[in-house]
Amino acid sequence: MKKRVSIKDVAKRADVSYQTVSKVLNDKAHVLPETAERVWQAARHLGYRPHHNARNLRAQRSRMIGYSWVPEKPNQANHILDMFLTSMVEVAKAAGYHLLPFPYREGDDGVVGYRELIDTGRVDGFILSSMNYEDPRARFLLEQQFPFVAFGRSNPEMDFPYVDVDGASGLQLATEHLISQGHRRIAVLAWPEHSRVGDDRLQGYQAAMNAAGLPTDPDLIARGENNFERARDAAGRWLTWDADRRPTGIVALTDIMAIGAIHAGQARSLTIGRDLAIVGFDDAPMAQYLWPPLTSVRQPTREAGRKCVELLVALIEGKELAARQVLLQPELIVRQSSSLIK
Amino acid sequence: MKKRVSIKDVAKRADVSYQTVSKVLNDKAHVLPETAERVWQAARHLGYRPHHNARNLRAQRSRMIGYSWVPEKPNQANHILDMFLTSMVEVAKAAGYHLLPFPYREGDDGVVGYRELIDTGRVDGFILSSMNYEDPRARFLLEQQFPFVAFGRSNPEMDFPYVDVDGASGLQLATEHLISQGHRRIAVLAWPEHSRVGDDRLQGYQAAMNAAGLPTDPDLIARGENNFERARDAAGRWLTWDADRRPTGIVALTDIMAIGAIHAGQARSLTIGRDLAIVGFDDAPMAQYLWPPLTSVRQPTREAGRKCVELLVALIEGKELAARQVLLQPELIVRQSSSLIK
DNA sequence: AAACTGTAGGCGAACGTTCGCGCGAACGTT
DNA sequence: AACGTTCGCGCGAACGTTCGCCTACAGTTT
Repeated sequence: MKKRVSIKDVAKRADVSYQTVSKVLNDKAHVLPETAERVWQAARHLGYRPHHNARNLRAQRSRMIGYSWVPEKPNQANHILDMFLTSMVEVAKAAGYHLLPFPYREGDDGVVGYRELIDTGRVDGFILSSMNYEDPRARFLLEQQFPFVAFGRSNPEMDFPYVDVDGASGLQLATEHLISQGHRRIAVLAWPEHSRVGDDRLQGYQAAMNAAGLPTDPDLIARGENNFERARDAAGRWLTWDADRRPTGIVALTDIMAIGAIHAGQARSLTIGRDLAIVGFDDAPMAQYLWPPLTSVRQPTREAGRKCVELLVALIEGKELAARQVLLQPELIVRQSSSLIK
Repeated sequence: MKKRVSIKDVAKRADVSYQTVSKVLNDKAHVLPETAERVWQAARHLGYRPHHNARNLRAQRSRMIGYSWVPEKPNQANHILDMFLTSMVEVAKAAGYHLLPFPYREGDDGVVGYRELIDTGRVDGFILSSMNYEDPRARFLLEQQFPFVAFGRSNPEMDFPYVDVDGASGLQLATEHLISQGHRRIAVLAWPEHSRVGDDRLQGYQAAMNAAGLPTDPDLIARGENNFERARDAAGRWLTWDADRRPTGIVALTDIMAIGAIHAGQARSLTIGRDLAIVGFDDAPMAQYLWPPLTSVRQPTREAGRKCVELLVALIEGKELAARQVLLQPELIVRQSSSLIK
């Protein structure tokens, strides 16, 4: 392992003081072009790279962004993480920052991990994902006045910069799509109450129904855990109804639940897409290989990652933000589970 | 934002020199128990945390581990990343390290990203994943004699510490499972040549066939790209064969390809699991919700992450390694795509 | 009483930077 | 010729640590 080359080595070679090297390399201060060139050549020749720890110690910053997310349970994929992380790292790198990922297990150590990272000077700011109402991390960081950006929203009265995908709009697209296919009785597989994301998405369903002048029958809204079995059973119950009451379309708040509904329909020998139209949310990569391929709402993941980092960097560096809060529009990917046209 | 509390603040409060505080807190050097207690109390009272940048600058290390992986294409999920990352971060944290993730796009900047991280003192070691033959990253790091651990293997003659999942063993399990279900003509959906992982897995298929005294017909080995369409078409071709030649079981090197095979079978109205048995590899979370649920080989992801970090930390700190190379055994998850018993 | 031993804790230096002050030289102005 | 300005660059200090050496004092031995 070779020895690092420091600013002093460059100085020796260029025959100037090491402080002058610093100035030249950061092009501060007036220096003769000829001296500057000598320094640059020496630096290039020795392959000099500034030592980040030293630079950051001096500058009292870390150029690190803490990224906190809640890991999924083992049998549920987080298919977003790869792309989200990649996108954040790339944008951060371009701005001279690196990412420090740390998983956040609920009830774990609460907020002490954050305090630790702040107090030890590890990070200059945070990006939080997996947000919900009353998020303790957001509360803590607001109180500490420490820079952060959330991917997702929390209580309306908590005012902080965020990036979010408009889930209401996503479910509205999904519902409108079914309506445009001629469906009138549309059910929704929703989440339990007290979920920020769940409420948001559900609201989009209701907006679309209202806009089309369709009644929103409370019996057509099934709230419950976000898993396959629960959704399958709830959908199965709807399908036992008489033909004149039974929903012909189902929108689900997630793909997993949509798949539950597909199974319920197939168990009753319905042809999905014709007898029963189903739309999911998330556009999991495997959704396209299901039978039938699943219509789903896709989030602009790369864009979200980019925006989070851009906002945070601006915040850290005290620049003006064009917008403190960004709402991105999702996209509906139509496949055969909701339409036979294809 | 409150001001950081440094060792000097503690010193002032405990009425000793700041160097003594350092000694007490790292408990080396003889100090009166009474003085030590005074220092500890002051530190606790002020909420002192050592500043990592300063500490690391002094110690000439970063306590950071670079983690490099190749991001998946947009429509292919990396369902492993979440768990793998979480597991690494947690183990690293326990050992006093943090993770620095950086995606590696092939042909991108080649190896300069690594040089950069080394030269700027950002990391003490690397964990590489997405390995293949002739891996340029491994070559470079070996040449630099910089500590690293690979998740996956490369050429046999390149000697470096690695953790890998025994893919051969995985495919052997899969193949043996089909044999035990009474299948005799078993086909395999493999990858193109020159893939370390692909060769490894394929070898397991052959080993199982040989061990059972079954012939390995070259026509039953379809090499090609790892995607749905290619696998579906290849499987479709087998299914046009006469009943006495046609394979009754198919093992695939990945779940995506297994799904392709399922579609091919269903397109010919075969009942998967009875008329045609199919086994995948990876155990993607959605695989269980396919119809029929997919039998697949599951990798011990958490364990792999743990081992990688343990090895690397030992390497960095110059400790003795129990084993420089670790091969973990995968597990076969039997579902209905390969067996009607369930 | 001088010399030795041991202990508590202070002090200076160093890790690799950046930053602002200030000095000397060259040049221009009165 | 004396003075002011500008320019180029060196110098000291600081960021928060750790480390090894040094000192002062007390107790013990000769």
